[in-house]
Amino acid sequence: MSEPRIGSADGGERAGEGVSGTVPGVAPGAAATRAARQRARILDAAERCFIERGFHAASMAHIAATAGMSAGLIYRYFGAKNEIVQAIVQRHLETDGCVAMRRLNTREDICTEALHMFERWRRRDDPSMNAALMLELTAEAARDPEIAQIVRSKDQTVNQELVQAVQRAARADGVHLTAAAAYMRAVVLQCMVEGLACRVVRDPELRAKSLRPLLTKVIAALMS
Amino acid sequence: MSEPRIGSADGGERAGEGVSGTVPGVAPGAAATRAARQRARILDAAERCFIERGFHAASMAHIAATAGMSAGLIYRYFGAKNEIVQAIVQRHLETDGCVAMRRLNTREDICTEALHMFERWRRRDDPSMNAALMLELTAEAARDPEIAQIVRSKDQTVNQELVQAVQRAARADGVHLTAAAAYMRAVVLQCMVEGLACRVVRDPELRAKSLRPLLTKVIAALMS
DNA sequence: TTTATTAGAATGAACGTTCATTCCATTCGA
DNA sequence: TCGAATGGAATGAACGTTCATTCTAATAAA
Repeated sequence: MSEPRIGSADGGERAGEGVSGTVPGVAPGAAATRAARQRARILDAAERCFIERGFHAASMAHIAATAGMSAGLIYRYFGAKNEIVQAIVQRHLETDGCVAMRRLNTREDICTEALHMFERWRRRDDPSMNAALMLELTAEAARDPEIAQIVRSKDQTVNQELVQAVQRAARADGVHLTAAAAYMRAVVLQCMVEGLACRVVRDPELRAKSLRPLLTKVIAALMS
Repeated sequence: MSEPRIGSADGGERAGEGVSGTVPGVAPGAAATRAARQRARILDAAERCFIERGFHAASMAHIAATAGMSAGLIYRYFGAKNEIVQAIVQRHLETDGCVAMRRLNTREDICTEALHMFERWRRRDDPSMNAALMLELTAEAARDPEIAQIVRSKDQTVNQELVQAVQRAARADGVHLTAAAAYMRAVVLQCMVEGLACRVVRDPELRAKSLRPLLTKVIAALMS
């Protein structure tokens, strides 16, 4: 559709300071910085609304009110609601996924990190780790090809990082894993962590503490 | 605004089935049977629409068109769209959950059944086993208390049946499990199966065949 | 047999509301 | 001053829901 499309999206925020040697009207980067901040403000509001009501039930009016701006203004920074959904999916997978996988070196690390994610989902106080959003985003990927592509691309990245973590953990146990073996183990780990996101919603009483002994055992078996 | 509200709108369906012994016109139960069939027809259509678009994006007009009836007629059988969503959630958990758990007697049974569910989700040809619907229903449970209650109630039933299956499987291995131990193992199994539903969407290339060796090993560890 | 009566099933055109989106007058910073 | 940034009203489409009406088929009356 129509593309007024100001500076945005160029990628670099370029947190500018006003050198502005030869200025054609605007301090270089200043407008882009402002735009980036506005986009972030909109995305923060959208994330809260999507968590509260879901992608389709959350309206632009809700998002605008939450962001403390008018609905019309949002369209200066995003072409359509759809783009906001995609941006949220992208951003959520960014923070939700590869938290600290590079620091996972033993199977205890992996187990602890999984349970840490579980607790963050359970507490419900961190918008970047929200189980409902994660589940709906996945459901949406089954219906919307564009969302599917975003999800699958990120899923592969996560898997690759997890493969390395698995190999490090196996090495720490004195076990050697082929790439293929590490790959399937990473898949099963992804599967279990995603299962935890479901569990957190279906049984909010469940605690990481009760999960830990069995999870430790299962992950140990996975590495052997 | 104004509410003319003349005679009509008698309020009740009062679907046949005479208080009076000699009902004029209708065979006893015939109307009730018809109503039940109509409700089923609507639910089948709604299920397809919800799978295709999600709870909120699917409109009453879509559902009516899919069911081959007018939108108005749906309101003869359901008070509101919300009721249809709840009925679908209920029905889906009914068929999706306790498939054949009473027949699970060994850990191979459990593993095979989990992978069987995975394959049914993956094939996407059975509306009663649809991963997107299962995920969105869970996401919705995090937002809507009525859905949450339906989900949690069913979740406990499933857990109880699974506890017994776990105990049978452990006994087959010559291991005795306390109720508490079996309970946590059932929880972890639920978690893994739910993880498979996510996986099926995020990585449609994945096959049960590749999963089986590791899953077997993990479940064995779980039972020991 | 024919006709009139009846009641539930079903329709489709509205209802008022809310939706995503557009447009424009105004404000603000330079 | 000028152009970008902004709020808010306006738009038409689509939403869930309701309602007067029509259809269908069986009963009751003739």
